[in-house]
Amino acid sequence: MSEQENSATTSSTPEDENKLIAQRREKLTQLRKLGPAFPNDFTPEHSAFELSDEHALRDKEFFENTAVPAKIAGRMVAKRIMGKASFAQIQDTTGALQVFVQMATLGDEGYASFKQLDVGDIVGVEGKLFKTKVGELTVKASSVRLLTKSLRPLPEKFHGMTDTEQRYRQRYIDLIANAEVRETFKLRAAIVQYIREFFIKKDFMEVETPMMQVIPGGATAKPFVTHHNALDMDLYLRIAPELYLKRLVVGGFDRVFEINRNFRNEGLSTRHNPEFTMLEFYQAYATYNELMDLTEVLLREIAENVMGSTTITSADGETTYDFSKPFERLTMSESIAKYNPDIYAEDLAKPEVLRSIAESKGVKVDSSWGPGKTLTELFEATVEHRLQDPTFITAYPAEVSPLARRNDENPQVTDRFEFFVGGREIANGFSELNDPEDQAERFQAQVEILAAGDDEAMHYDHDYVRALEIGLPPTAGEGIGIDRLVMMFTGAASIRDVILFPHMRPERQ
RNA sequence: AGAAGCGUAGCUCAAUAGGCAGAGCAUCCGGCUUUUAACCGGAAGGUUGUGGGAUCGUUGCCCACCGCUUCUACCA
Repeated sequence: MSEQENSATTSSTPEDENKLIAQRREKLTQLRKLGPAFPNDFTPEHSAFELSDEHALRDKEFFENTAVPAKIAGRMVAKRIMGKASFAQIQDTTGALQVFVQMATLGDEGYASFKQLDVGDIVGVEGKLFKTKVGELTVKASSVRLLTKSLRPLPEKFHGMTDTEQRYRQRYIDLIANAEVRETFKLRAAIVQYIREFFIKKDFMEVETPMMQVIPGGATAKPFVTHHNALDMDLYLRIAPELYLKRLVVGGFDRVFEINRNFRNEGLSTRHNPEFTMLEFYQAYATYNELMDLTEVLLREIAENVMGSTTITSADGETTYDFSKPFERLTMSESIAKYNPDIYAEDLAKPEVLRSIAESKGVKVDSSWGPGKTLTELFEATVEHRLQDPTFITAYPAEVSPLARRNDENPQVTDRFEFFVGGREIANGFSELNDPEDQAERFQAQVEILAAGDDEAMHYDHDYVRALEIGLPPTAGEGIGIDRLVMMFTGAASIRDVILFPHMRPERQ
């Protein structure tokens, strides 16, 4: 990185300064006079977790008889001075470890410079392990070195940082101060890693497809628009990778997956961020039934192996979801009848009756809707939020599934499912429509909706139809929203709690 | 985009039907060699989000703006 020394004293605006920062800045000024103020020659040899884990069961006497060296580095998050001896807490990626510092060991000068350190400083500590009289594993320091001076005070030690705006804007402080936040993001990383390994083990190939697309396809959503200067053309940030992944199956890669960002130019909420992470995978010669089986195994394994339990607790702590028993599978019509005892499944097949049922349930039926759309709206209004335990809903109407294969027995519905837990959609999968002529007709239908004013309708993708004309083998594909999956597993109430840097309006300067 | 709520010391929070803005932690000074939200004594710390207005007088009331939170709409 470039040399920042010259700008060091001007990096903060005057009104941003206060006495606490000025005091620390003065300490840094003194440090600069003594040599390199930001040394880079300390290499830790142990982590906090490693040491606690390895020595957890050893008693006080063991350390009195055996010299166990420790060399750790991290942020000093607590400092307790008691005259000629002190305790400090050093936090690294893996956890925290207590350090004991004595004037008798460090000498007058060494102890005085330790006392100059502030909570928040990055330090390197060398010493030997011992156990305190209450049995806490502690490093008795033979040296404490300041590695990075922290100029800004950390939040209060007990309450941490609770102001949501600051937590999201300054996530680095949130991560330092709030252990449960660190834990959530470690779990997110572990879940993603598990998913990646799960698919690689099943001979799926991880690929990357365009983020910037000429035709935003694969979903119905408003895209972000950007501009390519050299080509002087608008491009769309992708709303889904689907059509590119299926082109790869046409190309002969029978099993592909991608874990990457999608962008949708829509509202923000506790369940929506403009950019969000999606897993999509495609498997040739498989059907949507096999993908339901696969989804069930994947989620159960994540629960067992990453979360350590097949019982997952909801964000409000009041509901638990059981991943151990087989997931329920219902068709959309069956689910409507099940959750609305006054509705008979056979009536849903009669368009006129369906319409009046939907209206009786408060659905404002639009004149442009066909029975499929009406059924889906009825489902979303009366069933979706009530699907608590893991549930697959199948037989989505073809009308609302422009990329899914029609069912052989009933061409009005598709071989498609969505997966719900805690009343929220987590996944969407189907046997892929690989009939190029049917696909061309469905694109045409979308174009007509688009022309009629629906700015979320799909564009006609001629190259995609051309690819289908080359031949897409029978294939099933699925998308799983990673953010919502992590929310569900970690009991997060807001999507912002599982995205490291959620979208915020810019701070005023 | 619409509605409701919130914004006070570095952090977590008080306060006044409009009348000198407080506490804990953190900081600074002093004491303390096994503490762990360490403890004890003292000190310092504020343009009450920003800008207008009403008032003898505002953190408080009115208006506008900025930001955040939740809900609704669009959606995953």
